[in-house]
Amino acid sequence: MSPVDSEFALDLPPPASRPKAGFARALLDWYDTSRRRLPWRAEPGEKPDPYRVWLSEIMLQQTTVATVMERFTRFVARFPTVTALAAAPLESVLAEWAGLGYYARARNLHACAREVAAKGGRFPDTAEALARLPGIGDYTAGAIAAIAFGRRAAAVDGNVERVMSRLHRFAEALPAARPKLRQLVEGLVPEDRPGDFAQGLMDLGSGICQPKTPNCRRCPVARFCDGAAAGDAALYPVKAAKAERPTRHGTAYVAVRARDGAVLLRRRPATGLLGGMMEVPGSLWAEGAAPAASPPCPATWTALNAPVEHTFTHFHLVLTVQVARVADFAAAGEWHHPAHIGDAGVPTVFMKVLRAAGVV
DNA sequence: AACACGTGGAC
DNA sequence: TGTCCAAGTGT
Repeated sequence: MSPVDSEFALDLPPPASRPKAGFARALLDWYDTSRRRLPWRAEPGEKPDPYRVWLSEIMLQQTTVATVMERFTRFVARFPTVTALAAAPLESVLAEWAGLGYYARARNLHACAREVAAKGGRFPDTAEALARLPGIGDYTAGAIAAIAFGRRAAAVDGNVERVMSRLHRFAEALPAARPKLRQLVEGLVPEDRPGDFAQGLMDLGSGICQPKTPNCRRCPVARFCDGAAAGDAALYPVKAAKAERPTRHGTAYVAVRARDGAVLLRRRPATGLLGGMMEVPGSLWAEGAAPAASPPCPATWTALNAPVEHTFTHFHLVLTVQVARVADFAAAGEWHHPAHIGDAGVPTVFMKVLRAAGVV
């Protein structure tokens, strides 16, 4: 079923699909003049560095180019090679990743580096072998194989799904349509310059074929595009309805050591939400009333007037913040001085708590 | 297949 | 202001 059936209620025949031969050539020609220069990209004629390609692809998963630009260079400076990354403690990698979100990416990144280092420090050069490594799924495997190793592999991300949906006026909703869209891409990947094709498709999706405002007049492949021909490219891709986000409640305890202003933090369990990251101690988070919790030590605890709110992918969180100045005590955790909390690996939700408490 | 898993920016 | 969105993966 087309999402725009109502517009065809006059029994107009569906617009004919436009031939796609020449799509790759046109995209590559456009890429040659319009490619973005990005820190992890090789310049024309340069040999791509598989480590940088891999790292950038992991960092870019569900994350904007603007955000990664700020972080990529710093990360590479701290961990210059896959061997160096493998040799580093997981905690230091998580600390460098703090604020980027989806922390399983950092745990898998580290595990992947250790596998690669254990096998000689070279990445496998096929999509099939890459996809067996932790944190590398179908998209990333294709992207690395094509970009770093020149393999004829499809790299199908959200950009590419959007471009393909519009190119074919593909009516089936995402994510169910994903396998079929991938097949359509695989039919277009050229033998020559598959890596530039992959990056060109992403640049096109990012700069021209944008989610809300496709700019078909400027598009180098508009002549192949069914959506552009019909003038309804913006209606694609069709997406399935999302589940609504529940609200959870909890309490966080900011214990400030009177002697020096240090704050008590502790490390979260290694897996699950914010796995392995540092946290402000507190209750569990649940829907309805905040679960009962006991403060990390007896003290005069004062609740902040306003709760801290934070929205995760699948729930909204309302956190009551309790603050107290406390004497030194033996606690299950670590004292961190405010000046160094930025290096400790504290995710954003807890940075918000510390800011609200006036600690940082 | 459906859900868990972060964050910041755009509109 | 709330919603959507960004180079997805793992279970």
